[in-house]
Amino acid sequence: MANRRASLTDLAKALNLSASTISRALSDHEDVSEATKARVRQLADELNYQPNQLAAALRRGRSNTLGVLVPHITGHFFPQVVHGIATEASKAGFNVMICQSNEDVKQERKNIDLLMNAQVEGILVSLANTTKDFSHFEAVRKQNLPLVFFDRVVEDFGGSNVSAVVLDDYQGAYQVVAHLIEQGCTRIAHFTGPLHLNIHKNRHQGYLDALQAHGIPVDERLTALCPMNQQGGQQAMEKLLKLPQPPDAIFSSNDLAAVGAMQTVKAHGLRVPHDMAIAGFSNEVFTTLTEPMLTSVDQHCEQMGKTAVRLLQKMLKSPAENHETPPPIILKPDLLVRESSMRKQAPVA
Amino acid sequence: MANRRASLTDLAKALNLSASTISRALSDHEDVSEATKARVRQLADELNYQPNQLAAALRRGRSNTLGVLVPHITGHFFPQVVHGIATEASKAGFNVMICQSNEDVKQERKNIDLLMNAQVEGILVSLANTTKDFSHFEAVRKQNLPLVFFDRVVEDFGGSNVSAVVLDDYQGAYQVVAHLIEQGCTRIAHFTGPLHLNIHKNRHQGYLDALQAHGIPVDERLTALCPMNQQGGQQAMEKLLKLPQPPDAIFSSNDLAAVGAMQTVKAHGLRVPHDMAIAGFSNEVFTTLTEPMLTSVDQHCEQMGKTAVRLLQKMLKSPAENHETPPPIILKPDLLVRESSMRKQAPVA
DNA sequence: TTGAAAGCGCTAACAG
DNA sequence: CTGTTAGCGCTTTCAA
Repeated sequence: MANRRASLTDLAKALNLSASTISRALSDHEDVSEATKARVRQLADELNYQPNQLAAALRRGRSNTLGVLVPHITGHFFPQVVHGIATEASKAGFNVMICQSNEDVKQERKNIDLLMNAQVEGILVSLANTTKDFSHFEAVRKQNLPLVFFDRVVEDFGGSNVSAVVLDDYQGAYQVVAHLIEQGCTRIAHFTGPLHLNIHKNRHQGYLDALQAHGIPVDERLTALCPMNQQGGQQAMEKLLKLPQPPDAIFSSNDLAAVGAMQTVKAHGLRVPHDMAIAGFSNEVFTTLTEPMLTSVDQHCEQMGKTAVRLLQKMLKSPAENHETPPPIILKPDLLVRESSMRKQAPVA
Repeated sequence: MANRRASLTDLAKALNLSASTISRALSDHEDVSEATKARVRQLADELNYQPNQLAAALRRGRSNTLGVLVPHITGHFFPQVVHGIATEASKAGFNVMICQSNEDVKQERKNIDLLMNAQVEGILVSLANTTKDFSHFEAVRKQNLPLVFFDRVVEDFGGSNVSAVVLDDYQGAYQVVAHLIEQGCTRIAHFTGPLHLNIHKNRHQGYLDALQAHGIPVDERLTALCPMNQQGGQQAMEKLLKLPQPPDAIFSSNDLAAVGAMQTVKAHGLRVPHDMAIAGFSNEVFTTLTEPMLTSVDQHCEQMGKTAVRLLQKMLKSPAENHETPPPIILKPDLLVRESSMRKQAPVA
């Protein structure tokens, strides 16, 4: 049971060579004779030699690891983004260390520390939805450690090695609402999450602006701040249906709440999209499984992850110190019109 | 722009102390005076000192990191399990390094190497569905590195520091089929993925045994090996409907294919569950969003992740060397009966 | 083409 | 209570 791992020095002794030569041979350094390389490689194979990255990283001052901090790895969006990140990082030869804040600032703080201690070469973060104070990112900035926010970002967080990748939430929301208006809807309600988060703020603004641009008055009673899940959608819908003038369309800032609304609407014997057009946001898997299928906005999650990693790498490569902040990258959303909002073309009973 | 990180030695110099004292002070070692601790902590704070885990890990010979290798971080199951793993690992003070095999043995091999090089203290793996040769795990075993397979496991992979966490797929499948039979179904079809994977093999066996136990003859034409997605389910269903004696129930080894089947059935003007009862496997989010809602089997994904980590920790703690292989842990599935299979109680038109 | 020496930043005997 | 010493395993000058 050979428990201890073979080390460079072990190989060196066995072959009567120095550690340096072994090291060079294994990294295929040019000025080591082919003969020696062959011997080294063979023995390394036999002994199942595994280079100790920790030691190499310490020596080189480069860990080859990226840190990722997300609110959680559940649902549709984050796993998808993480998948993109992991894929792109691996392509670039980086390992990925993943932490979850569980939507809790304290854990976010702790994990940022953790990642820095782990000597990651860059950090990718999506904020917890309770984070309103950003001091914990100051340490990252001071270290000049490349930092990329994605999706849930700190706006106006300047600095030489900080940037962001976001979806154009405003644009996405605007498109949805404009589409609903085109379909003849005039009382469009909006389900939204907490407005201090950029994503919700921007989606809400897109909603408001689209209404105004089309000369539709904004009715505050039609904006429902609710938990963005199935139940939240159901309850919000119930309330709206009791209004003297109920809405004729719902734009929900996420799909789950939209489905909740859809269920409630149907339970009341109303038809979607006839009596109530419904649109969500995120293009979750189940949007094509509901009846009618749910109109939504695709966020290109995986793309976002990949883009974030590429942005990070760009910073890593550039002269580092005092260069300009790379401008944030804004991904374009895709409106996917499905049955739940199609009143004109192919209304589904 | 303080770019270089402060090190222990820096603190030591600044305070006229030795590195060891600083180290002890920071780890709250008992025999350092409170006064000194206070001074050290204060300076550490001021300088924003971040202990270098790499160095500590190298010195200690313990990286405090767990390696995770999954086929991919998409869909419902794996993100959920990874979430469980990350949560439990974090609770135990471990970092988590995540890799994806993309269902490709070559990447699986490479990533196992990667994780070993990163000096992880244990590895959690779910196999790529193309993996039929397991030699790459020999290196792990030789190193006596704790290894826990989950969900997609190598059966009969003995060794002192290897174990597994799986769902009782057989049991789950058996329950589903027994339930369908109780509902009066007699020609039950099965959608399955590749049978060399333990999960599919076991689910299929559960299907077969449940039929036999209830005296229902097995008709091979009713077993459909198909891609386990929406389209695969649709196509398989189309074929089955063309049979001289089409089935009156579908048990699909995953939910997506089940939904595909459901759509096809409805498109043919048939009613679920009346004309065709349908049940899936995995209890994905969307099972409560379809109409009718889909009967499925819950796999306790998050629980699986947590259990796997706990099992790993157990190995880590135990005398290590020659102790017995911990027996695999078999999680009990939960059958969740919903409308799509309820013919008797509350048939939904 | 190879080796010797130094050191990355930390911890852990051991010694005072 | 604090310091000295040594070394984890590797890379990288510099010298031969």
